[in-house]
Amino acid sequence: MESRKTTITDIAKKLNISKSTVSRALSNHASIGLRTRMRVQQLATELDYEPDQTAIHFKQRKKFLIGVILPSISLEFFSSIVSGIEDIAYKKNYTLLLGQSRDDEEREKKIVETMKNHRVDGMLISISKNTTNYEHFELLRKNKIPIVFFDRIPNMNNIHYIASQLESGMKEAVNFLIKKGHKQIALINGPANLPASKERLQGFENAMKKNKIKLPPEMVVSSDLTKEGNISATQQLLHLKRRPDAIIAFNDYVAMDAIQQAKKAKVRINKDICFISFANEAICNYMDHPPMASIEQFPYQQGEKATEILLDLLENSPSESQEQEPHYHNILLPSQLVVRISK
Amino acid sequence: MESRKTTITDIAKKLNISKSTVSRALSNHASIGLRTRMRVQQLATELDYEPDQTAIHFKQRKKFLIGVILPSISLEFFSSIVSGIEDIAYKKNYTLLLGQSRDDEEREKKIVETMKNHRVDGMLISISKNTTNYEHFELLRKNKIPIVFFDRIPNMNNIHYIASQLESGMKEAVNFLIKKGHKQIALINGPANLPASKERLQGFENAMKKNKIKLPPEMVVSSDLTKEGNISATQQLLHLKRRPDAIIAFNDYVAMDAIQQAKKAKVRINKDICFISFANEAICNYMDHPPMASIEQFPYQQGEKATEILLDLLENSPSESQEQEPHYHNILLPSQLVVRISK
DNA sequence: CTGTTAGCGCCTTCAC
DNA sequence: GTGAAGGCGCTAACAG
Repeated sequence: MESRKTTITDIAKKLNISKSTVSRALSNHASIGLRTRMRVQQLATELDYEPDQTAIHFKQRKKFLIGVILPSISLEFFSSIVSGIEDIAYKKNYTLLLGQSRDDEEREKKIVETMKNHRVDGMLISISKNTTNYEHFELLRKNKIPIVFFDRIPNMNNIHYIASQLESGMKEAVNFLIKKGHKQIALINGPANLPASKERLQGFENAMKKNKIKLPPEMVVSSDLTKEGNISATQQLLHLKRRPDAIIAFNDYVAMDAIQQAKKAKVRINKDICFISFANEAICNYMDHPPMASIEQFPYQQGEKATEILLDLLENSPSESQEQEPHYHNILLPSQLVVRISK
Repeated sequence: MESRKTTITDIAKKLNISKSTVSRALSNHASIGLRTRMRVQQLATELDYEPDQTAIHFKQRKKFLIGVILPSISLEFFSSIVSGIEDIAYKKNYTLLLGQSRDDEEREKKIVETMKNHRVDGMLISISKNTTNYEHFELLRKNKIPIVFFDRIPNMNNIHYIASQLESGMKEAVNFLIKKGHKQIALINGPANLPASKERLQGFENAMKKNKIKLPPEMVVSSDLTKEGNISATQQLLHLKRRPDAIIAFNDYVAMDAIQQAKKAKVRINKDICFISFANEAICNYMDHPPMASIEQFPYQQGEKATEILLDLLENSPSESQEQEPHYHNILLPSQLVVRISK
């Protein structure tokens, strides 16, 4: 038969009443006679009427869309975050627009642009590790689209963000190693421009200092987080004249590459050199020689919390209420050392 | 200053011309005088004008949104598919709405409903392994929202789909094992209701028959793909009086669980029992004892192809052109055995 | 070349 | 209780 979707106008015509009456009847408005309401609702179901959310959103300036941008979902860490985001968003009927930057600044900008044009209500962003220019984020600010940054946050003022408290986890890690008798502890860090790298380094240095352990500069190397970068960083450490007896890696993927290299060099994993890393990816449980411990960063919870903050922002800032005191959420979720191999 | 976004109406007023002229000038319509066009465009940039895609989409009945629903993005296989989808979609300016069903039929239905309300232009769906009722897909059909199913396809007629040609890969796997002298070949399959399981089984049986190898029924077990299911399926095989000397697993995750169990039982991996699986996940390369070979299913390409089909559908079916001959795309992408350990 | 008009589907005053 | 009218931002006939 016919095919166009039925609208309230259709219903109105068939019933010889006005659009507005239909609209009200459908939303159970109090001031509508029981009879008309019934007639309208019945015809509506008969005709398979479904409100066009698009039109409603258009009118109400509210899309129920959240834009999510992150480097990649192929890392378990990030896909867990997305799950956390999704679960909270769904409860409030928001849907996710997803974009992967692939650690490419240009791509990140393009995605931001697209999502802005789609008039998302708000955005959750974890920046690309190569992003140094922040004008696209400023653009969103100008457009009054709230952003909550997560995990990889830009070096900007006056932003909302949530990330892991890495210093505490790092401290636990160092203490753990020292208690086991290790003294030559090295760090394979990430790119220097990432705040996450700075935090790890700072936490590492502080923890070492607190334990009064000397930290020669060559014990800290860094990787761009590509496989090649991880390998070369590991080689640097392995070739040191005073080889480390413990290595803390930026995350589990770095650790896996490092362990693979160490094995090739006949190093006995977690005996000659003890490995610890960040993220606590489940996948490590399938390895014969996983890092001995990993610092759990609770990505799912981070995703949940980021979304809660964003939704709060969306629902409690009815335009320009109190311009004078914009409160910025800056949350650091505690991280926690999880020991995989206890012996 | 003020804050509302500038619209073409604003520009029109300031220039004392009509909205339509502005609209045309901005879209570089041929029939607009160079001067007015320049004036409009200049003022537009001055005022930071940006077209409201929402309004445009609303008017044009075109959202540039593709809904993607799949069980979970935490499996590398699926996240690769999403990347393939995204890359093709972005080239044509489509954005992705993402929803994970978590293998929950109710959740899948709710996501479908939400995305329908958002009036996505089309959908790409990989169904939950627990989905048995397909009315939500029929609903989409009624709403003229095209769907292309991928990987996990429902048992329905007249649908577009793309999946892996598993039989060929399975055949390669069996031949590979036989060439290596294995005769007791077992299969850990997935849930029976998944077409993907049926195909694997059929491919397995056929390949064995062609090689004239006896296949006792106890050599085929199945798992619900949870860790527990994988473990118990593996146990069944290990406890057989005639233990298999080769096991083909539903996918790499099943294989990893199986291998872990086998190790506990002191089985020498790929010596006492040789493992082969599906998916060829990169993560396996970090294992000391990965499956000897894996059947690559080219998820990224599958995502690309699915999206190409969908976009083709969206762009070449201007409403009801030729109702009589709706062509359904049914594509099976060849799979291919990849040997990880050659010795 | 440019202006006028008429919607897209819905909601929301403002009247009666 | 219900109808009429206006408008969200933009495009697209139809006129000049």
